[in-house]
Amino acid sequence: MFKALADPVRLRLLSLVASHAGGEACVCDISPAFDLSQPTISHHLKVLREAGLLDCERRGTWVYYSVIPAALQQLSAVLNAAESTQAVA
Amino acid sequence: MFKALADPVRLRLLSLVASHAGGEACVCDISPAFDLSQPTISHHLKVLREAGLLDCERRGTWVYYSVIPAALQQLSAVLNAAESTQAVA
DNA sequence: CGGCTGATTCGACGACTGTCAATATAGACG
DNA sequence: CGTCTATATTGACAGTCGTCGAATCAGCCG
Repeated sequence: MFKALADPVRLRLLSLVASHAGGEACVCDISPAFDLSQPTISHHLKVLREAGLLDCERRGTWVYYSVIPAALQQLSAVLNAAESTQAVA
Repeated sequence: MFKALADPVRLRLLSLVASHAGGEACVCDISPAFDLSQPTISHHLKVLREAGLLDCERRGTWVYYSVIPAALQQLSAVLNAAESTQAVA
């Protein structure tokens, strides 16, 4: 998961999907925000999906992506664990 | 920062330092936990340090590393922000 | 059915990254 | 000062990753 968030494009992609109205966004909606070819965006979305951070659903011609809240919670939990572990110092 | 955490070795390194007694650990303490050469460990520690996740202090011959809690909090905050943004859905 | 739009997959290429061996630096100690 | 231990830096090399153009797939509509 951290690896999936390692790329700035993917981090922004996740943020865009998360902040999009309805909690979901189709590729054509977020693609224009980047100076990248559409296949590249699709590739990054696939990485995020395979990391378990995004979910996708086909609706007609468009594909809508949405974030998986549990994944974010899991990451946050790991960080908090590391933080509290050494807080005893 | 996410990029620094993207490598499994570095994530484990951070975890080891965080969980070490006193909140700090010297290289010789955590090196044996990996099947990697000493320069490689040193390299990863440098990456974590330059990402602002670790702090280091020389004490005699040894160098002690410790985590920077604020960095972990910052990461956690980003994740929580992304999570709550789309929770309105 | 045939063409059209939106999205994914494939193949290739340059750039970056993790790893190591060899070397260098910092401090302790005789 | 010389040596020894602990750590960092350098240079090189293989493997991975991000990017693109081209081709392919999926569903709509005339």
